[in-house]
Amino acid sequence: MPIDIPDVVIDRLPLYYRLLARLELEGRAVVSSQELGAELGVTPAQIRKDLSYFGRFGKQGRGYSVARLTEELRSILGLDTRWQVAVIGIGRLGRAIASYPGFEGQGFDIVAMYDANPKLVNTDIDGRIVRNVNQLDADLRKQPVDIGIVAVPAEVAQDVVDTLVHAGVHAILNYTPLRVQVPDGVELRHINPVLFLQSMTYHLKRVRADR
Amino acid sequence: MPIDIPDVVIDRLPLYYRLLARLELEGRAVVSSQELGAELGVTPAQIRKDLSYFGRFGKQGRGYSVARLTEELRSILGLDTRWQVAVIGIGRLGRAIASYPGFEGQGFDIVAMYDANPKLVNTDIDGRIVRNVNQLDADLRKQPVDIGIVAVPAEVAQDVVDTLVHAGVHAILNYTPLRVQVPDGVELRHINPVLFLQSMTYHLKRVRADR
DNA sequence: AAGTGTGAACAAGTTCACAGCC
DNA sequence: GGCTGTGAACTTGTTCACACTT
Repeated sequence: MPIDIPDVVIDRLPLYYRLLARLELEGRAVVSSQELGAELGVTPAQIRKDLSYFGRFGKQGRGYSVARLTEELRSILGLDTRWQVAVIGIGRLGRAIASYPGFEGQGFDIVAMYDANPKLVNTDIDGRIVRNVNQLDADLRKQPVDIGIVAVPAEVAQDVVDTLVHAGVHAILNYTPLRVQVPDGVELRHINPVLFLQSMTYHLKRVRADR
Repeated sequence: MPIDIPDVVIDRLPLYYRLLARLELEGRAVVSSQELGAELGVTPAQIRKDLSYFGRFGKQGRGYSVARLTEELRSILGLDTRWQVAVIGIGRLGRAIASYPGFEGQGFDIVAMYDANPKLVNTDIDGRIVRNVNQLDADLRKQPVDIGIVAVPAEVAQDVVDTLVHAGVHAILNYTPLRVQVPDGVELRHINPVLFLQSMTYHLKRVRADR
């Protein structure tokens, strides 16, 4: 079934899923692509086409069963199982990440935390003990994780990523401003607020000029 | 000059800028699109075409002057001035954002911080006093900011965004998991790690299936 | 010889529009 | 009558390839 689906499509599915999960909670039984699109700022055709890559989930003249479609997306995205996450780098940012309630609620379990600072190692953060990052490789081989979240200083980011990849981690969320490299087959996402700010200032400059 | 440049192009410029700034620090005089592309994982043609929207900055047979191109990009992106930023919501995440050193270093000054929690209001965080969010509108009219960073609970995110927009803020960086709405002419970026995780699990599921 | 700048060719992604079904 | 699913038309974005400059 997963033949050749564009990445842009995959990236939109979590958006659809989140809205549907909300509608399900609100008790909605049926929803049209029209309505989903209006809520998300996407065209109805786009939603129908995206979903059609995975099957025929709708009923003509009616729309989509909210319960059914939510369930399908959960399964497609793999959100019907829990995923093990390690956070590496427990500075201010890493701590904010580690205690962000949105992860556990969505099936992502932070099962391990690592730092290089001896003052932090073995301390307790939200009920978990911080491990020494030099144990990372050995730990992962005993107790693998699915996803690594990297929030270390930029200088060591590539090293940490290499260790993760080498130990078999296939998905990395990088909060570092460094553009790290991973081999094919490893999923990588960058979160860098500065890049967002810098593209917004481009537009701000023109807004200003208009006055 | 700013006629009709695709947004994807604008979004890549900060990436180019960051690499060039680094090369400049390292003392490099000249660089080719070839080399930039290799470093960034982008085709050389892409880089040349992107830059060509803004002018002819290179020299045939030589490449680009690092100093010149850095300077041009700084000017195009508006990074030759400082930008005033307000952070709204000083929970764990907001605090991590407010004290993230990467902002000030890139010309973004966090000039104001807001929260609704009376226990936090008037306390000092990194040398700045947290203001009551109910003062936000009045404050902005006296002392405008260019960019608002929103890290409040999802329930009040749209309200805060509306206040910002209403008070003339044209760029908003939203850390909230809610997809807020803004009128045309306001730049909006979302940072939502959960959406990234959820698209990565799609791929992880197939990796697993391969074994 | 090396490398830019760019129209033209190509690829990817989006929207249209309508047949088909509920 | 209303709404899905989907080829076809279109739009947007990327890469090619080469004339031109240093």
